[in-house]
Amino acid sequence: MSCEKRKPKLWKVDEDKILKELVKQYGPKHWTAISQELNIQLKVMRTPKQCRDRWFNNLCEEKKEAPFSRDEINKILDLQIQYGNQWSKIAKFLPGRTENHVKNFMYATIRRNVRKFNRGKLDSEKIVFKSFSILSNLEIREILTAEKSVKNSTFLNTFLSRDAIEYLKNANFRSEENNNMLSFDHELEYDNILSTEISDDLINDANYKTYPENFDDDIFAVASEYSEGFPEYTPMIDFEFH
DNA sequence: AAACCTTGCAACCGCAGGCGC
DNA sequence: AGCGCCTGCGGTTGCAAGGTT
Repeated sequence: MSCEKRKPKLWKVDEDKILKELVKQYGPKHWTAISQELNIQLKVMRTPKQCRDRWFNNLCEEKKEAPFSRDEINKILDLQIQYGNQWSKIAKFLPGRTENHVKNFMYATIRRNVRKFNRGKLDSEKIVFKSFSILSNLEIREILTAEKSVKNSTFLNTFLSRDAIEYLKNANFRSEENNNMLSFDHELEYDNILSTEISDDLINDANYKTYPENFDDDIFAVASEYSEGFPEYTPMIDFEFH
């Protein structure tokens, strides 16, 4: 097995140009033919997969350059509840945004907020992100999807309620069981969570705060309502969108 | 000013399902 | 039926730019 690090090879302007022409010619389906033709014309080595990714992630429609608006974020969160991690499905509701944009946005947002929130906290107080299932808890969801403008100091004074900590342990335990781990730069410590013994009672605890199944209302309105049940938790809705 | 850290984004990878032979 | 190829999709990684210390 090769230990060589993968190196992303950025697409050049002429590669994009030819790719566009070839997609026009063959349609956005026959990637083997497209890749062969592209490689012959430009003497490059692009696999069918690379061509497809390039097309669907960057070229297939006019890209929206503006940052995600509040409306878009709300929509993504709402659709994430409905469809789970089916980013391509979610992206269809957001004109100018591709599956890759939406996916990157969600992972980046969560990574940012996990780091911010965990800074200066004890291991037992930290959020360990292993799967999107933890977003079913409204308190955790609100923290992990906070906008960039939420200040570090806000996170410093925000702690998970007992309920949320237990929910997190349970969700991560199940995620571990499902072998569905996610990692962020190998920098997160899971040991303290994994070493915690979780009883069946805890797993079956119906008190975990989860989203209603058919969630249609404004997510932040519901967030406020739910947060009343968390006396130890300071609601942190402090978004600024530009 | 320099080193280090964070972030956004493009590209890559692995897997699963569809389809033809 | 089963094998191999192709496509689609979700998750992960590397890089570069900007920010922070």
